[in-house]
Amino acid sequence: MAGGTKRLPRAVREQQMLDAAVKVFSENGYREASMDSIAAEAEISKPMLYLYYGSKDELFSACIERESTRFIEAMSVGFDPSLRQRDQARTVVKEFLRFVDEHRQSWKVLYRVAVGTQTFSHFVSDSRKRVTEMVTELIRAGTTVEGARDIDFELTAVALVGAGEAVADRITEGDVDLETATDLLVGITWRGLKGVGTADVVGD
Amino acid sequence: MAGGTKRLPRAVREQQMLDAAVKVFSENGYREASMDSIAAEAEISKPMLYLYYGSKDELFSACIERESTRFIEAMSVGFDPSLRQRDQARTVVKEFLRFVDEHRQSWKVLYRVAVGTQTFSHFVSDSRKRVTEMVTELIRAGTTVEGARDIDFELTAVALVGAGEAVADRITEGDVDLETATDLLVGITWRGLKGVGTADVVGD
Amino acid sequence: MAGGTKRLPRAVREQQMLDAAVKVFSENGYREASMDSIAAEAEISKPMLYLYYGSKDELFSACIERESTRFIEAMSVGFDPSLRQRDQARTVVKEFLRFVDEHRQSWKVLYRVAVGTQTFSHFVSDSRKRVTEMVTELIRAGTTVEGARDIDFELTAVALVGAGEAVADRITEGDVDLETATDLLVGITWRGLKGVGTADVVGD
Amino acid sequence: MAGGTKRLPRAVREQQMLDAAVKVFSENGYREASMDSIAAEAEISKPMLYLYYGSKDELFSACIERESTRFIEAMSVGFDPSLRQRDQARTVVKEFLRFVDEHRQSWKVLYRVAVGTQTFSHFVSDSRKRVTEMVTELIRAGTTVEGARDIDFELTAVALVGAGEAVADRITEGDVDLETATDLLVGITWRGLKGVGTADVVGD
DNA sequence: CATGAATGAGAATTCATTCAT
DNA sequence: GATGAATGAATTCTCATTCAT
Repeated sequence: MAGGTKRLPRAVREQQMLDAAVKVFSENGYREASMDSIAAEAEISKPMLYLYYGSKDELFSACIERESTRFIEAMSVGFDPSLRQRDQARTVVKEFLRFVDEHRQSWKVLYRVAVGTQTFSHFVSDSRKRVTEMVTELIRAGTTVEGARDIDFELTAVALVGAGEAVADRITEGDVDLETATDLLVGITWRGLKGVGTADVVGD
Repeated sequence: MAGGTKRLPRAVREQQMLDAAVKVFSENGYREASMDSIAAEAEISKPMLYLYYGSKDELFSACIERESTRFIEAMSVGFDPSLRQRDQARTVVKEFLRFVDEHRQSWKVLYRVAVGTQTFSHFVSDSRKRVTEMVTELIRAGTTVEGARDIDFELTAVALVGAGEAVADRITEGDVDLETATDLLVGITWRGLKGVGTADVVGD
Repeated sequence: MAGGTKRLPRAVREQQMLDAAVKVFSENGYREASMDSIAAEAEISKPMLYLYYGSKDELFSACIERESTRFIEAMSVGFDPSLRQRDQARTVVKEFLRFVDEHRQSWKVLYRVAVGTQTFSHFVSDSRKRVTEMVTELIRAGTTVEGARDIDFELTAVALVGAGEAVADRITEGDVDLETATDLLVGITWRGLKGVGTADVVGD
Repeated sequence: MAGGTKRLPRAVREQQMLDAAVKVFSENGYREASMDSIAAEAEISKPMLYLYYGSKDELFSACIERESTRFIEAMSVGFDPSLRQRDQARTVVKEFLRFVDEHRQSWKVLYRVAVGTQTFSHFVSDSRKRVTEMVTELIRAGTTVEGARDIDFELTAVALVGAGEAVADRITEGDVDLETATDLLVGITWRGLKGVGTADVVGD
């Protein structure tokens, strides 16, 4: 029972494999990660990998699915309709950064590995598009400025999402205080909200 | 018989090959791009690639070098010390976005492909770090807010750079007006400048 | 469909591969032997070769190791300290020639192929040096002639070893009686012993 | 006229190329020597090599031919029918070793490189066979021992030739006095003559 | 259920050899 | 006559994938 070929229930095995796969994929990239190394990391045989997941593509797909589900679930914690808009934004941003901080591999495999593949990049861009749309609506709702066009809202959202991803990357790299990063991102976002459509009027 | 097997002077062939390589690398990623397909794209034989560039690594390296030189040169056009700080920022951002718009492959190969490799990612991160440092200094210089810490400046810069990259990506994807995107980015940057260190005090 | 794609235990396959490799290497030389042809000879696929031996170099290395072990073991049969010096010499020479006769490929791969490589020639020269040193000592011990210098002993040994190798080659080529060849070699050796240092005095 | 593309008479060019080829072949072996490196060594272009020699095989062939001619010519210096048999043997052996000493590349390319090829090894074995036959006749002529069979003479010659080659190798490797080596080889040869057919009767 | 054994297909790289100028 | 430019044909090596046990 200690170190042999344990016979584990399917669900446990599956997670074990995905854990290994996410680790190896996130550290090496899709192409560089070999099924051999994943099997080794999971301490099972390659045929098991194929039995459970069919192919490298499908295994990667399963990784993406699990990680993005986790991601979304983590985010949903932040949604509290009773909060004022700004507090809600802050909570979401904080949950986002906390997730990245606590699940660096998830972040990497989703936003830095999948994004670089031909087959799965659409997954990330889709998800990114959804987030951007949400942010777009947030901005639109929080802005009263006249003369703002759709594209202004959308691009602002794109920029803010990009800012968030960059800060997220910075968090995976070293010791950045979550609170500080959150304040910063929310600050920019908030100020971003106010400026839409007036970019070159506001200012000095 | 089809495309013309001419004898071209070395310099010309070199550019031809790099053109093909940048195209294929930018569309497929480093690993996914085969020397075969690059040779086919350049309408030459594989040995030529090796004769001129030695290895896939070196070919990719040459791509990166050429594209980043082009990039830097394009940027330098924007520097005009006689301009006010804000106008200068606007010019640089505009040149940046113009470059991305006109050289989508350069942008992709540098910021979306090289970044995903083990061997060349440092190239991008180094370059990104330099830009971020510049932006950090810019922000520091343009801010009078009390109580801002180093990390505040740095993270703000990181966020702004991230925003810029996201907008750049958006530009490669579809028809976004450069002027609009520039205004937006400059607007956020400018407002960003003012908010450092006061993130959660400023506001409604 | 033709030769039987059986699943063999590792140890068996290893020998099968080495058999094929030794055959192909000994017949074609190191560079001329392709992994393809070795795989074909072994009736397995190329990846097996790499799975078991990692690289062409290592495969060749394994050949050398196995064959030289066999060689040394065969030689050690001949050592019988209870025999008089000359009888011992005779036994060793006989075992040597018998080995060459019965393992022509071993002889070729060791002394005619490995010797021609940049990477493995040292292996043969080292082994040859050891044998030569042994013979040198043998000669020194068996000689009472005055005035012999170290270089005389050493060169004599070199010559005798060379004679042995030449006779060995002759044996691999055609039907030479082992007994005859042994007598001859021992005869020369024995007379060699007596002549050291007196080369141009002895004689007619 | 100092460093450019001199237009040299054919004969000079040919020698220049062969010099380079012999050097590169002798240092690297047949397969390891590339036409590129030979052309570089000869300071001419590859097409010239092909113009003059047609193919790598033919170039190597030309090397062998030139070197073996030189070898034979050097040997023939030693033949002086007016000398006593033994003095003649001594002269030949000396010339042989002197040649090897002064033309190490010739020796290597002939006896250590060509011998390792499939295509040219026969050249060496043929030449070796001729020398061996000569030595066989020498021995036969110089021996009065009863009961010696053809195979005894032949094998003795084979052994002596092998001894000679081994000593030659030793000479290419380091500082061995030619006189010493000659004495030694002649000594063994001479004593070899006396022992033919009586190998196991002679002795202690 | 589990896996050691095996491979087809393709990728990078090298080299002898040949044109077009 | 001489060469820079170019390539066809191998060769080594890797990897996702699949059976036989």
